[in-house]
Amino acid sequence: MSTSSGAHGGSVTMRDVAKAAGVSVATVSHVVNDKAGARIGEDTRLRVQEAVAALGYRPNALAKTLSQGTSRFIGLVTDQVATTPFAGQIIHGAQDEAWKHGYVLLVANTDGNEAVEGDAIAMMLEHQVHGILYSTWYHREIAVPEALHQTDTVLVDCFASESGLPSVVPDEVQGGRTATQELLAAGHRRIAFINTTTPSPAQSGRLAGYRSALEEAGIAFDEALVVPASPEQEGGYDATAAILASGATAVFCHNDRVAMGLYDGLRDQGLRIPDDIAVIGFDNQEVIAAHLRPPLSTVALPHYELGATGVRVLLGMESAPTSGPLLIACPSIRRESV
Amino acid sequence: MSTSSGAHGGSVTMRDVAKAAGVSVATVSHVVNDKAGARIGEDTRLRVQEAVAALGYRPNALAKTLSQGTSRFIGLVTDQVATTPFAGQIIHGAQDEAWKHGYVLLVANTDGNEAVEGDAIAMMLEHQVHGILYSTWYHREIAVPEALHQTDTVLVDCFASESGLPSVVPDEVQGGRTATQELLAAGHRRIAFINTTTPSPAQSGRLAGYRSALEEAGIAFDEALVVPASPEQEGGYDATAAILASGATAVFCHNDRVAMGLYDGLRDQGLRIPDDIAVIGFDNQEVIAAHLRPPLSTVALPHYELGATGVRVLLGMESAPTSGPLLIACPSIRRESV
DNA sequence: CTGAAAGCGCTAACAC
DNA sequence: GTGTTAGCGCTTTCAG
Repeated sequence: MSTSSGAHGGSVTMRDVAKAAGVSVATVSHVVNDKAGARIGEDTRLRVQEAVAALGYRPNALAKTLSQGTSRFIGLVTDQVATTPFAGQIIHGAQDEAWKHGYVLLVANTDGNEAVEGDAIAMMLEHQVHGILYSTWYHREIAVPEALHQTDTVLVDCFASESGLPSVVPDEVQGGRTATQELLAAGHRRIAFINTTTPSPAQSGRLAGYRSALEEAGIAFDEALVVPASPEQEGGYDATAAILASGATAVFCHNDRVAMGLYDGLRDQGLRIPDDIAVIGFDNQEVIAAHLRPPLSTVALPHYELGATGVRVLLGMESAPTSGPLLIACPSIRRESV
Repeated sequence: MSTSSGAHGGSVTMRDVAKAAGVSVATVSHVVNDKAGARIGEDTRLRVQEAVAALGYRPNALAKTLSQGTSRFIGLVTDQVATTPFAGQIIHGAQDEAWKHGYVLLVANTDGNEAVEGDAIAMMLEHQVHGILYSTWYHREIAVPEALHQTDTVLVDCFASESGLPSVVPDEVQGGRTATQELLAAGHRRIAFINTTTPSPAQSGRLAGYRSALEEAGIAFDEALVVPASPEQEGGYDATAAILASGATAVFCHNDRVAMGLYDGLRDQGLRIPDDIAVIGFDNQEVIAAHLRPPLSTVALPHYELGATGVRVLLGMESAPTSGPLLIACPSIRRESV
């Protein structure tokens, strides 16, 4: 508190440190950045470090960026990711990975509004982002915003076949297969699948996975076992009758919410899970899955990994196949409903 | 695509525009920023604007910040907010509000790790943030990280009495009162309250609100009606017997998860909601509340508003009382369980 | 009405 | 080993 330096306002610059230590700014720069080939006398180094500490010097990252010409920002623009419950993990993963490599995340939520989206991208470009991660809150195909072509961009949890942009998405097929295999492993042979009525990579992918697991197990696919439902609690509840009628001993639900609805329906019929009928979900929406009675076994959507992998791809440390999206595995989460 | 300008790399600078338009950079700066007192000839202005468009010029926000000495960044450091389901709304609110005033949010999730926290704050300071919003994922008292004193900071969803730092938190008392009033308004007189066993502003605040609503309605407080429970589904489920024994016709649950558990318990007893017993929750955790059967009436935690108000306070457009935190109202969300 | 020039805080050759 | 000197892209007096 001796000098008026420390806190706010007239922040301490490198020049101040140089003056205090009786050296030049170049020298300060060298010791502050631990420059490789910079041979600095032990005494000078110490004097500088003391001055830095004494004055509470803090480098100005913006000035550094300007002179180096290369920024350490990575942009993340999302439609709803920041808002939707579990997908916030995309941000989390991206942030952790970015930090690990010395980058800082600039986040923008657009609420799916194109104008906002344009502004967000512009703002990021003006901040010299190294590149942009463009993500959606559920896996789907998108039309790439024009502005994105002005910088490196990688699509996260979405894709755009024609664009040629690298993309990172969950492996829905493997996920569907995994869910089904869990049921198979528990001894079930007649497995129903409550699929969503909404066309999407999840709808077709999970179904494909379900079929492939069945086939692998030598079980014939039975059209009657896949029952369509709206992808919510209501859908699951309403599907109860059809499930019961199908004679299935286990059911793979398109997502955890559907499973939650089915739980209610099954319960109304006096059926017990997993004794009378086994249930597995998809998404691993914590609030729901972990606390249903009994806790729901499910397959997780790898949001954190999606975000982290996205920045790795952006930074060129990993690359997406030219043929299509980079698929991230959906791991099985075992609880007590199977 | 004519010049090698447009996209990547050698991004177009103001000098390029100046040269193209046959004017000086100063002039370009003036027209680009629509400088107030800058009287520029109509023709010159047009020439510049054309050059800007033709070259795809984009101002370098970092350089601008450097020369102006004032940044447009606001930092948001959180412990888990980015990860936890509903609290992501804090980010959302902060971001929207920041943008509205021309600021950009720098987000950092610390996972509650102090070292990471220190790094995050340092990084923000190095990026010359205008100030920092420090938030937690649930309302509580905190010890303010030393580093925060180096810049303007406002606490969001947390407070530190001794610090003197402005703070914005949900009004737990009003929330508890509101929940109770909803039940009262539906004609109930014997209302139970399943409170959490964890000491916290929520625990004491909601209880105070419950009592005040009762008093206001001329109903004596009955100790036997408040049943303690762990603040989760399990707690709610386990509280069922006590609730039934209490003879209450309605119950106010400490949070939605507890209500979810209670739903299960009540159901096991063959009771119907709200016919046999009314239930109201707290938090408004969408995934749960909106989709329980019947949909759960609850009181919302104003996360979005918390974030938005936080930046308003930081920007000096609103101010917290010196006596304590700025209280944000928790609105009633009516669904079908009352 | 427009341009020249200094300077924001820092880095990066290149001297000494 | 350490200091000098140009910039980085932009804003901002101050001349003309």
